[in-house]
Amino acid sequence: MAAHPVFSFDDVDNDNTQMLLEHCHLQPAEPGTSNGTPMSVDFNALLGPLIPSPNPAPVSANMFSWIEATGPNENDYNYVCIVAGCGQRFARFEGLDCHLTDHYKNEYAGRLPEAGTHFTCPVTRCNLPLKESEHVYRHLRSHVFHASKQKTGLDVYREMFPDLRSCGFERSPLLQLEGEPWICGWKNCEKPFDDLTQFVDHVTSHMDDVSSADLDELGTYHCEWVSGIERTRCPQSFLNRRCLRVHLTCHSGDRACACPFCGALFTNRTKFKDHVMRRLPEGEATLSCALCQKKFATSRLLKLHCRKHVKSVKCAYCDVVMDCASAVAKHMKLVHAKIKNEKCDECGMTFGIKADLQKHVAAMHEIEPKFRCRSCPKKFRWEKQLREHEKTHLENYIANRYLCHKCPMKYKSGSSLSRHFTSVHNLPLPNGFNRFQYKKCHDGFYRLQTARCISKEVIEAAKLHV
DNA sequence: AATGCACTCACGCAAGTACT
DNA sequence: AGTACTTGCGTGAGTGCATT
Repeated sequence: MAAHPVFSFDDVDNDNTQMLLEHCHLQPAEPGTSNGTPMSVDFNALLGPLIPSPNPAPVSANMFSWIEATGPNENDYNYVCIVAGCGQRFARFEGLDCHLTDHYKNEYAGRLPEAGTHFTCPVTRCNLPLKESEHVYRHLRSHVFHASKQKTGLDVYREMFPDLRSCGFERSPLLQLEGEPWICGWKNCEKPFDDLTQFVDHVTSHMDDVSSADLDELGTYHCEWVSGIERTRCPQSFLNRRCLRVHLTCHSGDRACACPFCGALFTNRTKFKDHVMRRLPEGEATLSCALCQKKFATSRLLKLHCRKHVKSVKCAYCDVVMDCASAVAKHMKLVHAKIKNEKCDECGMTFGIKADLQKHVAAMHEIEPKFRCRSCPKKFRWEKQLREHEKTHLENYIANRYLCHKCPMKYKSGSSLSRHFTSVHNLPLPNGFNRFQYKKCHDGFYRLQTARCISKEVIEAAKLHV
């Protein structure tokens, strides 16, 4: 039986790390077993054959791809118009390009939205509000740009997994380009564009004017992009032209490719390949994290994951140790400084994070619970509540999954088990933790998590302060 | 092109609280 | 002790930039 390769923390790039398994007075969560047999996956059986499309099928509400594969070969694909109710197919990009222009001419050109309303992007599941017909035009051009990048993404997919039919991610946020003209910010240019593709090409063309004569006394090329009302110049400078060329993409909005399934855009192919490899079917991910047993398809993704386990920055005001300075800065802002700038317009309650405010508004100020159980009439305000409730309809449902390691008690929630630890066993928090944390073990039960990986620098610094 | 690293943002788990 | 509801905040995914 072949075993999964087990990643050791010695493999983490930073040599100054070590794994600490802090038993304290507690037992650690179930030690993970990382051996097993990698499954061989038959993608065809799992995902079904590729669907040929001689007879165009209607565009489904869930579809968000301008491109579809129609066979296994390089040229077996169609562009698909995903404007709601359309679904027309094109063998060439130019066909889709002209077709979307026709949509604009027939439905928006020269018209005004009804008084007090606005236009809405007709693309399925986009629905971005747009003020004027010109905004609709420019916004649709950004969709054309997106379509071309999804074709590049499809090509990358086919090199790696010719039969894969999903990336495993939900649809990504779309291009939120609200239809204002694109203005070139390169020094003394300010040329406006109505088409994103042309704008990107134009910005890139400024690189043709950059030569060694532009090097400063330190031998660097400066980015000449100016922006804002005060027309401030971008502070970035680079040792070679190629780096400046890559940097310009963050001003132009250029992207190397887009996922043909979820639509997410990526700055380069490497980032896109990471995206592809993250959600491969179970069995393809054969590299195991030694600490949490989570499995990954590539050593790069495993290393990215493991770096999160290595806590290397300590909070100056408490024992919390985190993986990077920005995480500690955020912790200090929220926990110690208690800075709360996000205010609810309805009740005045304040939050440290915008997302928390949004959750609060959705939960407290939306009247009707919107999450409905598919098996009974119950409704819930929180998606998590619905998910927990729906589990109770399963045949093998076990209510109490949180296990106490000191006695046979079991609880339905981590909250109840935490209270049990403090009230019955008088347990303090494990060293280095600011709350009890639980880990789901292989048997599906949750046990106390006490393992932590802390950098040598932090450990040495702690010794000096003792 | 690939890799490393620090950063942001959204998501989701656990805590806190109130009630039974 | 069980449960529901709401908040706090740590983590994962993705990004830009620098380096190899």
